[in-house]
Amino acid sequence: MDETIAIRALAALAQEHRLALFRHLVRAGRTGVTAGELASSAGIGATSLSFHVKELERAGLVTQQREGRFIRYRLDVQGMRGLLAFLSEDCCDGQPELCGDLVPLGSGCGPTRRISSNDQ
Amino acid sequence: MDETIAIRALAALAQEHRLALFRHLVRAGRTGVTAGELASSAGIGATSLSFHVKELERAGLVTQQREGRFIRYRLDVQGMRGLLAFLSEDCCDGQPELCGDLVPLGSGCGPTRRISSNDQ
DNA sequence: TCAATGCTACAATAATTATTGAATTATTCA
DNA sequence: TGAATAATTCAATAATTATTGTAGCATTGA
Repeated sequence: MDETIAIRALAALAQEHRLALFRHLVRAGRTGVTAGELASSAGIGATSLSFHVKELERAGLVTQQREGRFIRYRLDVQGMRGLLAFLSEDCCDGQPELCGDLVPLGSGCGPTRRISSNDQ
Repeated sequence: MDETIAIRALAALAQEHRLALFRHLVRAGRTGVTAGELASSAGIGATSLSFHVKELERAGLVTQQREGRFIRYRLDVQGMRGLLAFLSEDCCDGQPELCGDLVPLGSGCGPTRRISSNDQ
């Protein structure tokens, strides 16, 4: 992940409403959520939702798909993965033994194993 | 981790200079880095460094210790762990099978195993 | 085609954040 | 104590970000 994109993603998440929207979308998973539902879940107006969700899109954290007169938003799983990887990839500068259990392996999802070494 | 602190930490990292300072401190580990070294590593002045490093402290990502006329900064490992945990804890809403390899287990440090099952 | 619905774009304003230089505080050493 | 060094505080300015209302576009269904 590029530093510029990482900063954009961090900035996107560093805002009350956007963080709430993001977490809502994370929970919704593949199903996704329409713009209107997102707006009412966050207690914000349509204009404000549009502004914030666009920031999340621009940061590569969310995708959009039109469904008739609705627009459905979904978590961009690759984008989320990229950010998490970026935040943890430099820890210990390649010397895991220096920091111990820095990354909370047990708090996320996915199998309990290492991924191939070419993950960035 | 409290949402307010998470936002503060995300905002702290969502800035070019602070992200560079943070990563420098991550690499430096327990040794830490003095303010002056940090400033020149980031190519910024003393005033600017003071401003940015204070933001990182306020976000619980960095600690400070005076050493004579120097001040040494170190990564706050607990703070970093807390943020990483917060960002991944809600993924899949407790249903790991829904999202697959969302969390980049292989990119961080620490042992390849789950932490106790009562992590949420 | 017209009205209604869902959402986005634009513009104005308010609020927050970053940068810079000058002054200030803390420490060391002669 | 006084000079030098390391870092912070303060104030002014510039830049970025958030909010709100209004207008506009896309889609549906009568």
